[in-house]
Amino acid sequence: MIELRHLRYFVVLAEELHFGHAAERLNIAQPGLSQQIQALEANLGVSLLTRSHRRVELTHAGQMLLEEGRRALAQIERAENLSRRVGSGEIGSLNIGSTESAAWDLLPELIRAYRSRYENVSLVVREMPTPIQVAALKNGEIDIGFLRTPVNTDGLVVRTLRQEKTVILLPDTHRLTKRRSIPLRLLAGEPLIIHPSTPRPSWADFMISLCRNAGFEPQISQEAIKTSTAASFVAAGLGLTLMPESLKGLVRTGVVCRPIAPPAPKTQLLVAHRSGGIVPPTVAAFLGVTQEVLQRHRGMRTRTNRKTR
Amino acid sequence: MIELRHLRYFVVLAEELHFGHAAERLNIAQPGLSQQIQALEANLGVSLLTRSHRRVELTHAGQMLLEEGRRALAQIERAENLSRRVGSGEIGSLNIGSTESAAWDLLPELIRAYRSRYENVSLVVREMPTPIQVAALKNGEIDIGFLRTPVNTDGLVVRTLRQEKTVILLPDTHRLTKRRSIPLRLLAGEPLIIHPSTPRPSWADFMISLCRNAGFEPQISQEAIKTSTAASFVAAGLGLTLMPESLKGLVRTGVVCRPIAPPAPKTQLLVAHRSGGIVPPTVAAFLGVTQEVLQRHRGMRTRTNRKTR
DNA sequence: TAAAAATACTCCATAGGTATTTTAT
DNA sequence: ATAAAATACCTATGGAGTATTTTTA
Repeated sequence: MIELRHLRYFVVLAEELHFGHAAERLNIAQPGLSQQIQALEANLGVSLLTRSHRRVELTHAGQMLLEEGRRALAQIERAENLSRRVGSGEIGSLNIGSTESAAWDLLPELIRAYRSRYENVSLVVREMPTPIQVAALKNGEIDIGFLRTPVNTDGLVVRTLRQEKTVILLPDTHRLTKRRSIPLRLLAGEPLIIHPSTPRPSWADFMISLCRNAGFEPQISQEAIKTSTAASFVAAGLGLTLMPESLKGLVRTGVVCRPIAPPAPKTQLLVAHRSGGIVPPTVAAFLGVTQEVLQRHRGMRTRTNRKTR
Repeated sequence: MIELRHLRYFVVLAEELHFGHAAERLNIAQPGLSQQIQALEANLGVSLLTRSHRRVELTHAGQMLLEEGRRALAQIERAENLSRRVGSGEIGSLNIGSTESAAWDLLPELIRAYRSRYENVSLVVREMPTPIQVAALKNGEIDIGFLRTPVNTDGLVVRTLRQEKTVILLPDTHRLTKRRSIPLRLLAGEPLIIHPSTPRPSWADFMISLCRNAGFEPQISQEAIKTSTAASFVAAGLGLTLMPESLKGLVRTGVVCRPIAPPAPKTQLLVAHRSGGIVPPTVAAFLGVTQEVLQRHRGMRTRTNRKTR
């Protein structure tokens, strides 16, 4: 059976046209080279070189093998390199799912940081609600999900990126805007704008459970798929809504944002990927970058806090 | 160092996704396969498979190696095949030189026979005088030459294809046409049409030496490069000329052909190739075909002779 | 005679075998 | 408990080394 060793030796010999010199370049002794080339010729059933003891020359078959063998060696090298690079996460593909809230402020920065280091990974980001992401993660549609509690994390590896308060969004004409912070129970009887409640568990479930914990049954006035739509509905006076604090950036005119009176309910922004089996290298690399960016953020926040204290 | 064995094993394993079955297909025991795959992974520094003890799956790197590795193996096979086919003369190239006389009747048949068997050899035939062919053979311009004595065969391997009589071509108005055969000495004083005399030795030299042997100095009237031109000159009454018997097919109106009275001088049609080094497979194959065709001819002639006797 | 490849012979690295253990279901 | 891969260990093929011979210019 022909082996790469034979080809490697033959190519060098064809370049040197001298068994001694070629053997030297290959860091082996000359007789070994002679034997391996003979074995190659026997395998092919073809004479590759004319040995005139003063001059080694390639036969036509040898010229052909040199040409095609070089290509084969190059292809082997290509296979090695690509595998290694895929293995290291340098190349590959990565499908990311993200909730509206994560896509708003954190994800762009993460993607920028990742892209700058892994420019050969084909990256696709799709915005999808948390429960859809869970299904997409499980069926391989996405590799990484940015999602928000509440979520069923069975079969997923999850890491908390950030914990934030839930805030109340209300029309600027609302009587409660006079308060700096609003206890949840005061929302009893107020019309609430929620997201569709399927699939579960969703942000809608979270809002409803918060109200129930505060002692009243929420009165649902409207459903809105996107948080920005919900904000518009609030501006239109159709009701109030709750959202994670980090989304207050999309608050528009006619809408005000008030914290919930302590103890303010918290929500968590999570990053998740499939558990079981090995972590694909592109995923591992992305998580690494996420980690770094987060630590940079923490450092900055700490420093800022110190200053303002 | 990665070897073809590793790739071959890996490809089969990737197809079977089961060490035991793959080992069976490879005609080795399972532990050996485990080791070789581990060695491959160590070489690449990459995990290629997830071994869950119930299910073997390819990692992304493994998928890449499967794809590219298959290509590499195919390229190796291609290199092997092409080399073997070049080695056997099945493919390659062949440049043939031929004198006008050989090109006239023998070569077309040879080429037809060769082409039918070796259809993937690129064949180029060039008509050139004997001494030019000798030079062309030596510098590699042509691989096989069909030439005619007299010729200096140093550094060439030569085989006689046919021995034939030299005949006299003369205008049909010539007084000597009354004879059935003409002794050479009767050409004393007649104007002779010859080929250019360089490079030597040439057919011109042969004609001149024949005359001198017959006891007279030839009187050269005209030089003609091609034998057919010489025939035209004869028709025009510019003189006589000598040519190999096999060329009498190109005798035209106004020209008659007479044998030289015994002992008729002979000329040989030869096939030649370079000596030293190995014989390129295409050359060997062509010579083989030549041999066969010649033997078929001999057989036919013998049979014909028997009948007519 | 000298330079270079082939041959003879030896050694040991390792591919691959058998037996066994580990691991996950 | 079972199936499957990994591990341990052993054997033997053959790759590669040293020494020598053969070959031809």
